[in-house]
Amino acid sequence: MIDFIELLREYGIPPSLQRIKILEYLHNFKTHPTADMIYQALLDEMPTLSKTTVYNTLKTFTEKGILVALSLFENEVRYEYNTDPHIHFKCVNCGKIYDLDKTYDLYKDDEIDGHKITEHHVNLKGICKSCRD
Amino acid sequence: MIDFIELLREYGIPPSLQRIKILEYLHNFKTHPTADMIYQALLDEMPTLSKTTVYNTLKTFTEKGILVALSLFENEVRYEYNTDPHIHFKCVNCGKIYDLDKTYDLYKDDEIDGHKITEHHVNLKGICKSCRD
DNA sequence: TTACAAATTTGTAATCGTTACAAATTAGGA
DNA sequence: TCCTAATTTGTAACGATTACAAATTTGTAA
Repeated sequence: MIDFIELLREYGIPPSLQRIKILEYLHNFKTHPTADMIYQALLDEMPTLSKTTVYNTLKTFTEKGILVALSLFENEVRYEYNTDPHIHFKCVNCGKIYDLDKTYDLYKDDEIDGHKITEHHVNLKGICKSCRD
Repeated sequence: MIDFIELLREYGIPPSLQRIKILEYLHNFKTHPTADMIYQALLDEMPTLSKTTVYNTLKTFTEKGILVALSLFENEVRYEYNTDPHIHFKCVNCGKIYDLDKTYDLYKDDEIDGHKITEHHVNLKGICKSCRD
């Protein structure tokens, strides 16, 4: 059982109920949700939750490095718990996003052609195993 | 001098003045523009151009494979002429997008963990050479 | 060339994700 | 407890994109 309050403090974020619940959701459901998905999921439990709070919180979390924001092919941002390097695969048929734990040479470099690299994203697209069968 | 009319026909797209001009722009200025940038750039020459036409045309081009749509970190789609595999680097300081002609092992696979890959995007982010100097 | 149907373009309104902002609420320290 | 700062909330605004129907243009057949 993770102590989310302590985790928030480690990242320099004063804990609040909203922040704890949002972090908990991201941690328990690793589904790369959008801000709206998180909002909808928490609404039952927190009927007065504001969508602005979700956006503010996700922004704070991303700035502090507790989350990573993803641009996976569509024009909506998705979020995931910041974890070991991995790449993403999105199925064009069912829409599901898979985490693949492949690492490439890419991750070994922190500089290419004189450019200093601070972030790298590898996004694949195609038909997933389930949809092919 | 490229025959854009012929190029459109090769991709099964009936040519029109708007389509020719948009394709010409994408081909001549490899700046990964947004739909709006293309619209603004062509407005002088084509004062009655509609933004809807730009969007429709970009959608057609992307579907037919003459262009590639990119999601480069922000929530706006950028377009580029479909060309040899390459990766993208965006400078967080000046905002410029660089094409890097690095190819990784990634490009050799067309299947990972049973998933069939049809598209792959490698997006890097950091401080570019000019901004570091 | 003319006529006409089909394709394309246009302009407006609507939609969706996100952000700005100010008021209301809550939390933490003197 | 009181007071200030931080957080949350709700509403309105914004920017990118899409829906849609009317207007225009095109290609083709008579």
